[in-house]
Amino acid sequence: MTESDIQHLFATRGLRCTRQRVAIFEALLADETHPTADDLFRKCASHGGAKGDCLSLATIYNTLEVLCEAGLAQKLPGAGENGSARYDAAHGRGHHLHLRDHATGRVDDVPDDLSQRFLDHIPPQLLRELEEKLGFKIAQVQIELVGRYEAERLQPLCS
Amino acid sequence: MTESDIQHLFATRGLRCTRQRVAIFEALLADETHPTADDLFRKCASHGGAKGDCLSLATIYNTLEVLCEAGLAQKLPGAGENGSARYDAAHGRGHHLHLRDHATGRVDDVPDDLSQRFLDHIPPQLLRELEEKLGFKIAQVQIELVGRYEAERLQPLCS
DNA sequence: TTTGATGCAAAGACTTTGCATGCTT
DNA sequence: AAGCATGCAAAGTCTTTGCATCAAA
Repeated sequence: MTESDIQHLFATRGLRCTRQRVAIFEALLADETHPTADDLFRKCASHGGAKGDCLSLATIYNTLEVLCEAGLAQKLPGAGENGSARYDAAHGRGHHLHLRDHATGRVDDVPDDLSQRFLDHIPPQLLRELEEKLGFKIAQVQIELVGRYEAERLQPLCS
Repeated sequence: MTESDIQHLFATRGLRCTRQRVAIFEALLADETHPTADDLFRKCASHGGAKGDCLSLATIYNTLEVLCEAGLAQKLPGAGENGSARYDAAHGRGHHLHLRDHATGRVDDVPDDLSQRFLDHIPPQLLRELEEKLGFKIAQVQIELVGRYEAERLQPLCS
């Protein structure tokens, strides 16, 4: 996604396009590991003076909230489990499962194909029945596989 | 579950049986709404001087950690989403789904029968395949239905 | 130019920790 | 009697907020 794509995307949602917001959003898009606010802070800040990057942690939090409201990012349920909240760029991808490493709190995506096969097993009518019986409007089904990586392989697929 | 059951249960796990721990565990068992540490604090403290209840919030946290380690309770993934962490007595019940109200952060259980029907649709072999492909040992599948209660009905089933 | 975003620092919410005291075993 | 749990308060994290300044539209 180019910078002008982002610019346009922000415009669409009525968001001002600042250097900081672009940097944060790019970092979020690029990071497969569902960064915490602090991860993003270090990443954005470390770009050096090149792009004149200079931002505060407060701005990270503010921006993330704005992005979430605009539907461009999402705060993962399960955040704060092991410390800080984790965020995910809503790549427009379909729903996918998450892998949560019990030890580190790190969250990775389950690859789309596997996620899809998993989700395909959920009958929509069961969800509808559930909504009706419980008087609850389901906006999102979040599935998390909690466990831990086997010794040698600490990266998921993107090794 | 009687108090002596609890006493025995604690003994089994090598936990000291103090008035505070019993009170906290009872409160956790009785509460269907996945209380926060603070919820439990108020509940236990409010029993008045009757049982000589007198405990501190720190004790709640310490005890919850002990109970979780002993497998008698669990910290819900998704805790901290809307403020404080939420806890669940592991009633020995099977896995069940959770309903998370987006507005309040409140978490309820999906009734066992519906949870079971949901979980029945997940082929174990798919989980095994996932473990193999990703090099990840799955300890727990957490499923959360995020959304909100319809206007009138603010309690789930246990109305 | 107007409006809203940023940075900084301070406040706030939730949780953990250290140490003396008390209770369970 | 011995050892662990408790209470209290203080410290620690993570996150949010207020206000002056600065940049985007």
